[in-house]
Amino acid sequence: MTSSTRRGPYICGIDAGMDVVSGKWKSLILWELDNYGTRRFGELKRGLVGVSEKMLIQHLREMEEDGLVHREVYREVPPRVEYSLTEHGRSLNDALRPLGAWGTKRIKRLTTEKASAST
Amino acid sequence: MTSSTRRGPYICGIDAGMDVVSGKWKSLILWELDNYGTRRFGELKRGLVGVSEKMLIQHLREMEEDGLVHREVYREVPPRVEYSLTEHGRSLNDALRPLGAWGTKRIKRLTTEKASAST
DNA sequence: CCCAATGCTTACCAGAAAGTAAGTATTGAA
DNA sequence: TTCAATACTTACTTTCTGGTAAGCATTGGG
Repeated sequence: MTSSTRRGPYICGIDAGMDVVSGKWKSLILWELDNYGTRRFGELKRGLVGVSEKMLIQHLREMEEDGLVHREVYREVPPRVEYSLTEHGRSLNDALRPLGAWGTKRIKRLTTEKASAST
Repeated sequence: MTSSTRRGPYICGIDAGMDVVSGKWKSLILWELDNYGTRRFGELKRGLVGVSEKMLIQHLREMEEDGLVHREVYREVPPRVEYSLTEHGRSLNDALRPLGAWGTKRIKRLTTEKASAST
């Protein structure tokens, strides 16, 4: 059994939204796939600096199960597997954009505070 | 020392945004405070069914430290403490709205699938 | 015959997050 | 003198998450 996460019952929309994005690398995978359109496993691995193969595949599988990611296997040797976002994945990425913008502002704020604190 | 969470360095805005919201009850606290404007500790506890006092206060403290929540103490007996959102907290809540809407759609989708699966 | 290349899979472990339950402080009222 | 009411604290335990490192399968090339 791979799926361990909950997928409901949810008490509200944010709860449900947060559930599919919670996982250390998920939002980054989302961003990477949205940005490049299609990425091979190895490309994702190299793109997400620090991710382990175990977590990468685990997150990809969960996101596939959640209908966010499409997995295309090419029967070649060595094997080739390409990942891309589904329509749901793309819309989720859109929904995360305001949070990303908020976070960017927060980073700026923190930087400013740190700068003025060390004066 | 209460603060254990990371607060950076962040690799992007979503990363920073997710950081302040990650915590089982944080988005719900945000929603509750935004909805009521001001809530006492006990009111929050009763509003968030299932939360323990330990987690509630821990989350509130972290959110206060992150500048999302304002804590007002009234020196009465028995004590009264009121929590409310700061400007940053309110803007974060706004930023989370699209994710909440996405989640609501997802819940509907899941419900529909489940319904048609059991036919 | 062995290795490279790729995409996994598995077992094991450490640290973090969250749950449980009991205790603290204050003071007015019974 | 004891209790109720409120907002926490604290110690301990359990559960979850993610990291490490090694192994597996396929097949063309040296």
